[in-house]
Amino acid sequence: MSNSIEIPFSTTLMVRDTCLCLHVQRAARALARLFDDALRPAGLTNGQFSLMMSLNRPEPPPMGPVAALLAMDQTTLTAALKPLQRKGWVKVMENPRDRRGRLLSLTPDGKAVLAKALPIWECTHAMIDGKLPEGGAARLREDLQALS
Amino acid sequence: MSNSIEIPFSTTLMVRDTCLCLHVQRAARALARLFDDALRPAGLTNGQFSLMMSLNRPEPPPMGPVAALLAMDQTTLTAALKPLQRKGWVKVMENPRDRRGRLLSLTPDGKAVLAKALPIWECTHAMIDGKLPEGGAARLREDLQALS
DNA sequence: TCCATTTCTATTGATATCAATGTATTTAGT
DNA sequence: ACTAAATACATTGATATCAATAGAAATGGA
Repeated sequence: MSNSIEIPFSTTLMVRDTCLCLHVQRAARALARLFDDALRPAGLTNGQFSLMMSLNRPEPPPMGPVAALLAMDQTTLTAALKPLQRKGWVKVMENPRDRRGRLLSLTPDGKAVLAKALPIWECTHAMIDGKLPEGGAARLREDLQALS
Repeated sequence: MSNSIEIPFSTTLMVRDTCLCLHVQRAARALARLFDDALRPAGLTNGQFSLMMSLNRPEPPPMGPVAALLAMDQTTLTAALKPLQRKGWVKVMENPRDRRGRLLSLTPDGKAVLAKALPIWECTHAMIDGKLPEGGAARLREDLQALS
């Protein structure tokens, strides 16, 4: 009975070629692998690099805004912090002004790891930047931001 | 001692604002949530939709090319197939021409689920398409493809 | 044919991701 | 001050992701 419901192959090709979600997921996986490989000598993944970089602030931020900045679920952030805490790179402390909340900060070791990773990021980013046409990077960022 | 290695806050802001990897990961998470929410009534996630759509072909493909198409690790594909097999939507069979390989195909139930999900995809995709400027979608796809 | 190499996939272990849910704390309304 | 609602995180369970590794089968060269 289910046999009567068939999507034409041409429709499949159209969806594959046009689906923005698929295109973004694909690029996300490819870029993640690229940066993970490059950052491996520094002991960081691309996500850990982005997270730790976002914690490099004058004042330790609470979790909510950090999760929003990274556009990730709050529970994902909780999980992502675990290995970084174990390695002693990130400190999670209770917020004295609001005991429900936590304040996130880099330890000196964490800052050292981040400093070691920064030139790797610069090099890798310059490389992929070169793969885009003139002004493509800025344009791409705008388009992606419109989808977040 | 590690205290001497400090990345300036201005550098952090620069990395946050320019990092293409971060921008893509962020958009990927946001879009994944959007499509997951929309497709939930059909019982599919965005990744399962893309995977099953890519299996809607005249001839059942082996795993390698499918993983390459989705730009995912082959081990990720093996894992992603498991829940779809359990639900009886995807059939994995040994390739008689090469007994190392597997051939992937949709079951009639799988085709029915995919057919139910298609109009949801169309609607959701039209919505996010509208968030981009004129011709932005095609441009964005090109830029993303350059990074894969 | 035989063997080394290559190819195709599975397994394991670690992290990433989110929905659903629960807990503690703060805030607001009375 | 008291209580209801809202807020900020944590936990659990399921899937997603990849590196490292291993197994089985095909391929190519001698």
